[in-house]
Amino acid sequence: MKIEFTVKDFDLGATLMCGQAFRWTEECDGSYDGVVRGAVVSAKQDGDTLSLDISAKSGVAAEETLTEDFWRNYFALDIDYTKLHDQYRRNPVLRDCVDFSPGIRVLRQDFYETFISFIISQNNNITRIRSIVKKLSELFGKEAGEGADGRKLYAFPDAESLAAQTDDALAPLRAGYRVPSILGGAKLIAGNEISEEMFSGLSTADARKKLLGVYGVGPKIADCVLLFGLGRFESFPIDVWVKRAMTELFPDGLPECAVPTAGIAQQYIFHYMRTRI
DNA sequence: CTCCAGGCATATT
DNA sequence: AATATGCATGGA
Repeated sequence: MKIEFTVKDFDLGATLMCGQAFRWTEECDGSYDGVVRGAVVSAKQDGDTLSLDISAKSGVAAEETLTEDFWRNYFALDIDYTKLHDQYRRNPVLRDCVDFSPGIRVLRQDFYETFISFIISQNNNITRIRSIVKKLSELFGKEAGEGADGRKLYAFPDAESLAAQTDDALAPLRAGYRVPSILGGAKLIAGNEISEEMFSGLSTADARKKLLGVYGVGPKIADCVLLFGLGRFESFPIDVWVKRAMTELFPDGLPECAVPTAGIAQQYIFHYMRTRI
């Protein structure tokens, strides 16, 4: 099924490749193939038109992946980024971030997948995070369809399937010391000790505390899960975000040609600025 | 070879 | 409360 959106303040490539999502790949024709909630998606931007071609295999893909509302929500197309940018520009660092890559949007991704993916991200680089998540899906996820190159794509494994695995079974991931945290996280989800619903009634501060109680989840991962997997944008006070952006990400100023890095910074900034709307 | 990558748990001060 | 260290892995 095909869906088209008219978009503004939107850069598909920057949004998908800046390090917030790990299951999209760029194809030679400029489109992007991804697996989202079990659905295989081909996305392409042509000016202000975003075209999606969704292949939702029955029994694998979530039903809602065939609705326009789902994708509007996923790509955060309901949010007025023009208005946000006006606010970002009040701060010199944020202004540079916005100007560098003004089309990045914070995606609304699946909580559980985000939770596990960012556990994998610990002391790791984006390329390898991608490869581990991909391998994890190939080994334990359901076949979801085919990508542009004809290779099979797999859904992120459900928590039950992942929780049933052993350290040895995860060895092919080459995930190193993260394996116990991955399995531990999956078991928490599978055993319903942690679920997205549990967070809905919590303040962001309490949600953060809950996440920090999980083995393998520290402040950085908790923030990423809050931001990308739980739609929270106010977990930190403003001064902390600005300080992070400036000291951790740009110790020597904004880099000239590092879209991923700028993307991360912008995500931090987005998080910080949204507390002010 | 060393250093680092979207950190964290743990021990030590 | 702050700071130091080890950790699997693979690419630069």
